[in-house]
Amino acid sequence: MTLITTNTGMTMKTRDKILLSSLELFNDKGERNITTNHIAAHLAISPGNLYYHFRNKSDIIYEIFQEYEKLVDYYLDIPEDRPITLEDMTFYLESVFDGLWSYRFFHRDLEYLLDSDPRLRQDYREFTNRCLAAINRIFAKLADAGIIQPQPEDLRSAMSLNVWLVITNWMAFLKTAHAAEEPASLSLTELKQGIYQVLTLEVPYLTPEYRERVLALREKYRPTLPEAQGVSGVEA
Amino acid sequence: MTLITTNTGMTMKTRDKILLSSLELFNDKGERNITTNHIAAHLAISPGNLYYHFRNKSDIIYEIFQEYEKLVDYYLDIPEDRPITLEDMTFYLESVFDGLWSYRFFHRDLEYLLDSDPRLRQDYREFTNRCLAAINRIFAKLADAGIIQPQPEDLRSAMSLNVWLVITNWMAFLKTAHAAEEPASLSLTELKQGIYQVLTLEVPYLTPEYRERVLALREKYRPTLPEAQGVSGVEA
DNA sequence: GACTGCCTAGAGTATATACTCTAATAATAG
DNA sequence: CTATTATTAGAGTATATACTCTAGGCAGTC
Repeated sequence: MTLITTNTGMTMKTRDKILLSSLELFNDKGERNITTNHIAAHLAISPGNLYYHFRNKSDIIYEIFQEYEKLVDYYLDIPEDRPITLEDMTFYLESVFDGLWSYRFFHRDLEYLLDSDPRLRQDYREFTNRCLAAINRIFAKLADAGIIQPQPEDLRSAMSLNVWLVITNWMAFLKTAHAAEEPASLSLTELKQGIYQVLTLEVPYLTPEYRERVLALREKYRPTLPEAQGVSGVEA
Repeated sequence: MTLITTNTGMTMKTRDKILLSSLELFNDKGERNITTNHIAAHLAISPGNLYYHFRNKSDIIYEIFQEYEKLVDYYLDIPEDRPITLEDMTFYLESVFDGLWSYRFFHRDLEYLLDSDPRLRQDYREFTNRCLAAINRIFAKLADAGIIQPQPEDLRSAMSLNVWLVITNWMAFLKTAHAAEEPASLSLTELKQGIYQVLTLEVPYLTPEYRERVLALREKYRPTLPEAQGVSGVEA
């Protein structure tokens, strides 16, 4: 068994190296552009070796998805026993966008991936529902905490869905809004402007007591330069 | 020159047949799953014939995009000389979602398409900016008409961007929210629930005079059954 | 009827993709 | 040490994909 040493001093099995490299390559070049042969070549292992560990490409993707799922589920574990704070909300937003970044290839080719793997389709559906439920619960607890005004259930559900749509589509928007290929330019700063967009959804519902604090928080994520955005300086 | 007869009694050149069939196949099966050979076979013409009319697959896609662009630009032509009405807004929303439906393959593989064709990337970027500007202008005129409360420019921009994100991601959400492959199940009704989501964004900004009318309009697009949605009946 | 310009068929091709198969090498258990 | 199991290399393959090339048909024109 070949082991490599990571920067943490831990050793890693070939199987894990495949998962790690696949994720890295998928994120960088897009799942569509990365074949199993590419992955093997990148790791300097043989195709046969790769196929010893995974039956096919779908299985690799499925396992990466399960990691992603686990990560998000872990972060979106809303406490039942105590009220929610602004710091909690910030943490949720930051975590979700970090996860989105780490597994950004996934949403890019989502429809194709779901079409090719029924397991994934089923799991992703349930994953979406859990996320929507979590967002819903966060809204409910934000209202309990007096941060936003309480809203009827159906409005809250529709709002949650909008939050989900903004979050999952933000990365794609950034990528398509860029003029050329500047991989490094998709920075953390730009990513976090997604938080600005999400908080924009909350603005009209803020209570007078918290309004200024949330607006100040939102301000921290405001797009700084008009260059990359393409929204601000737009002409008819 | 081979001509076919359409249901309008008009004749169509091979070139146009290729564009039409490509769009149909892309929408049905996804661009990724449709090769130039598939398109030729579907039309019962030879690959050589197809390549006589188009240099490559990218050129076909690029021309389809230009049709899409033209259509949306046509519908999003905001009148300068008169105030906007609720009927106008409904028309804009219906038109945009109809366009989204007719060219739905496009947003599905957007990132890959833009990566493969610099022309398309550039044009799409400008298209996005025009759409965002149009949404922005609609909001401004809705405020002028006393339908929504006026908002500062930066909030309006952020709201416009959120509207854009919801609109462009709605179809993808529907597709991924479905359990199995039921092509016919993606009905007009479900599509138009996207309008419900967009109007949800406007709800908190409605003026008292128009509030009830817009809420009633929104109600017409509300998801009727909880089955396909996956949002309503969600449990923690 | 011959010439010309558009259009079409259909065989063919270079490359890529996902994956298989066999044999050999390490690791581990007894 | 030996038997077994786990891992790996690397050549190979069936199929697909995007596209090319040559030959020819068909319509109009003189």
